[in-house]
Amino acid sequence: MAKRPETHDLNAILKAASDPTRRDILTLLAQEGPLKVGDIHARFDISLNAVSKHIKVLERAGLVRRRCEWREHLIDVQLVPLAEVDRWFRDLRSIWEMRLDALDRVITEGKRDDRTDDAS
Amino acid sequence: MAKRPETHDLNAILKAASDPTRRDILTLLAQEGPLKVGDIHARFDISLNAVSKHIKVLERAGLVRRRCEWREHLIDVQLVPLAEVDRWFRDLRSIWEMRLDALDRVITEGKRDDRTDDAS
DNA sequence: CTTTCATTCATCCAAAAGGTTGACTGACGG
DNA sequence: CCGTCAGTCAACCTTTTGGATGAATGAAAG
Repeated sequence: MAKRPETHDLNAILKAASDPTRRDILTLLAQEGPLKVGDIHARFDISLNAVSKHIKVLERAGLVRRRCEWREHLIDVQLVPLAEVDRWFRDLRSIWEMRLDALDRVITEGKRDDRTDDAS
Repeated sequence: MAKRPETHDLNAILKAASDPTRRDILTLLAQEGPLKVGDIHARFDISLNAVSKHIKVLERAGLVRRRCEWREHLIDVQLVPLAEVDRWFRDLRSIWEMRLDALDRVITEGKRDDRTDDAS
């Protein structure tokens, strides 16, 4: 009954995006295209294993895709799931606006009531 | 030399937003308007202190604002900093598109070079 | 066969994060 | 004067997280 099976978990996405190193990895991939794990490692001051783990986190969040050609793993950025974040933002704002609208309506009706009261 | 002094740290914003309880607090505030810390606490199954800490995190990220009227602290959601997240997303996508454009240009020039070579 | 290579797996460690409980603050109503 | 009340501060505990390091994998090259 899930809306879209491929929809990635907002929580995983935000958690993945909340680490600066991982954001840097995404940026690197965006500007250089698919890279091997080792190539990514070459750009950072952390161990290869740390990079590997970050990539796994990004992968679980759907922000990155892996194409294995035996021992070479090509990692590619995948921006689609970030739309989920955008959606959350939009939903929040819409909830906020709905409240303001309701408030506005109450005020307006209040004024009409006042007028009605005056007329009666 | 910061671009905008009021610009909140993207890292703080994403870290704050990456916790589900905090997102719930933001949603609650969006739909109910400014609330006291205790009122927020009443809606969750965690201690008042835990709520207090979450609010502090949100506050540091600029996602919430506090108006103290002596011992009653009114907490209000502040959506503006979320635009920073949006901006990050947009920047990332633009970097990605720039790479594709460059790639496209290379291919086109490659074809022109081929033709030139054939002509010479 | 043995070495090489790119990567993951398995541990381990320190620091951060989320939570709890208890003490503190300080105007206000008795 | 004294307790109440909303909220923070301080200490502590446990789980998660980011990182390091070393072993394992297993085709391919020699």
